[in-house]
Amino acid sequence: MLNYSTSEENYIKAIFHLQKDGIVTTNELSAELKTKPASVTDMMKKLRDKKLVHYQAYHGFKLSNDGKKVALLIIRRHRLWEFFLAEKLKFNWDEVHIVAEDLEHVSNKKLIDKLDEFLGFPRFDPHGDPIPDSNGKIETSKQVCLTELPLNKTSTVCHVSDQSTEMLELLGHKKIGIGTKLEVKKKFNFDHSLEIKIRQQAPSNISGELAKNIYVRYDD
Amino acid sequence: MLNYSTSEENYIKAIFHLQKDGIVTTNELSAELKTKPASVTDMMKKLRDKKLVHYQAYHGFKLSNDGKKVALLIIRRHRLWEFFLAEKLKFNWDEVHIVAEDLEHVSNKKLIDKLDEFLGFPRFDPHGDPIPDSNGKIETSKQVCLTELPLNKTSTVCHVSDQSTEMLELLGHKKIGIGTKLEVKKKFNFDHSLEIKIRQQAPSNISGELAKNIYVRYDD
DNA sequence: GAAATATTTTAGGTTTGTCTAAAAATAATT
DNA sequence: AATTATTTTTAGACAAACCTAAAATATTTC
Repeated sequence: MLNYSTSEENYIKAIFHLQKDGIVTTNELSAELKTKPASVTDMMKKLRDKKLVHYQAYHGFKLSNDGKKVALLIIRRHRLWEFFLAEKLKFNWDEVHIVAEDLEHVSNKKLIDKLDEFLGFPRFDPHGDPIPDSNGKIETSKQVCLTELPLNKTSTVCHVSDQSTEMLELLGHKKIGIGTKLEVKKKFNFDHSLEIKIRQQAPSNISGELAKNIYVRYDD
Repeated sequence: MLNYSTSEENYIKAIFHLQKDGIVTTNELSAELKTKPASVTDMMKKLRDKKLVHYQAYHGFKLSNDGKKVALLIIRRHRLWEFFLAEKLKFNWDEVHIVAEDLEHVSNKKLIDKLDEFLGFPRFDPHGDPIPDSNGKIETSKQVCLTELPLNKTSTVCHVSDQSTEMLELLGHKKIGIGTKLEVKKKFNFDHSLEIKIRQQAPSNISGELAKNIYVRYDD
């Protein structure tokens, strides 16, 4: 895999995030990256010459297959560093993004693969987004709020949106953490509380307030 | 502390390494950085305007006090990452430098201070070079080979140059590692073996072969 | 479907960091 | 001390990545 400049990588990543299977426009991308539309046009010509985007003047652009591969590698680096910062260096989960924006551009494959191993091959970053593996393969299942999980569907906790000590204390007491497998057994409309089941534990109850802050992913 | 570009940082660091209390010349620096002398002149004007070097045309340059502070911060980042790579990611000690060359330019103070804490405030990098603290203060004592250590001088092991499993096995058996405090009691000219003393242990003997690979620093 | 509006591209300029080739200053040699 | 050699600086150019202002194309509206 070739090497790209920090700027090129930022453009590729931004296109990836913007293209929800449609086409990305010059203004969208310039807004996302806080550059002027003219700069976007310049870069698109360059990325088109490198065969990373499909681009025709005045008709927007989208990543080529090669471009997507590059994007997934950058996202892999970003999310692994985010995990490292939160898990090992004890950054708050809302501080990690900005630091990872810089670290993600250090593109040494061995570094990233060894970091991955050191972290225990985590599958989700601190925001609950999936981390691509070393081949660029990424988990596609969507995360949902615990309040929206259908009954009796096994799922895995991937993110908690409030990280206050009070919240963490409560989660600790209920033995719920990132990676915990659980399913919802009953929903009570009166107070929106839930009855949940964690395997090898007795069923327990969770307030609607707490459930709102817990995000899970369906197990396969 | 202001922010400097990767290029500026590389120049500052290179000057720091070249100026063993003398003056650095244009050709020396261009050789070190693999750029042309003309590029060095350009950058020296820029660093002079930023008051990081003292520079007069045709008469070489050296870092100002501010320049030295910046250099020590960069070296701090470099050596902490080297330590991380060797200690946590299990890179060989001779592979860490090249990767740290990239990581050192991510200049987020909180990141580096938290990394330092995570690593347990290490004082030396895997090459045995001292790591400046968060104020830029650096250990000045020079490392010497165990074979050159004067008798009865207390010292601390800071580096082993051979990291083969055989070597590490032997060191483990003799209870010698980075940070071990020891002194040399006798030197035998016949086979260059040494008698050493580690506090709270019985005196033991070390072959000349082994001693050649152990580096120590005088205790204050 | 023509006019008005919005979007995108082109043309040309700036900064950073590099280069080459020529000129200037310093150092070495006879 | 004058000439030669070396080192350093200047002058001008280039690529990357950005910019502004004007021109070209698309889209919307009446």
